[in-house]
Amino acid sequence: MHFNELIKTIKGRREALQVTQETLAELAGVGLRTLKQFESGKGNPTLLTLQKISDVLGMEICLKIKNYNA
Amino acid sequence: MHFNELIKTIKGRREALQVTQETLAELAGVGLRTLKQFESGKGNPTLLTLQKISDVLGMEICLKIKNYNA
DNA sequence: AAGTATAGTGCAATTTAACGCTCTTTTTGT
DNA sequence: ACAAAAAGAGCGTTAAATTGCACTATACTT
Repeated sequence: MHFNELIKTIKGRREALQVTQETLAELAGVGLRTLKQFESGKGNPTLLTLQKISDVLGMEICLKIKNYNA
Repeated sequence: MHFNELIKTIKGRREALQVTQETLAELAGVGLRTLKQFESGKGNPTLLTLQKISDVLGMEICLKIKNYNA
């Protein structure tokens, strides 16, 4: 997944769960500013930050071999 | 994947490809120090850094729903 | 249309990742 | 066992992420 896809995935998932940025930031323990920047494509979060956010959304970061279906 | 799993995945993949940290760092365009710190569990890389490393190893970062098999 | 909730931005301070250099430790090959 | 290669760690500098606060813009509701 490219950067934009990761963003869209997080944002989409948050919206699907009907959680506001504010709530998600609080639950994840990251600054609201940080989340806003990430979702608006202006950020380059640390792995830890992304992990905390993903976790609250019931998601996890994984690494997979590319082109497994090509 | 937890932090340690991500590290193990990267490191394991690099070793499977028989690439040294030095070569990987160069190919990925990240500092050798940065890669060393990450692989030794002392780092918290940015998403971009992890992405560059993964990319060279033929891997990609993805987000998936947790507990899909529980 | 007005009002409220939610999202995005500018600014500035603090923390920390990224990085190179040097050195030590560990692993690998002969 | 020795030598060479690779990995890990200390130290200091630079660049960037994190964060809060205040403000603006957009979306949503009545």
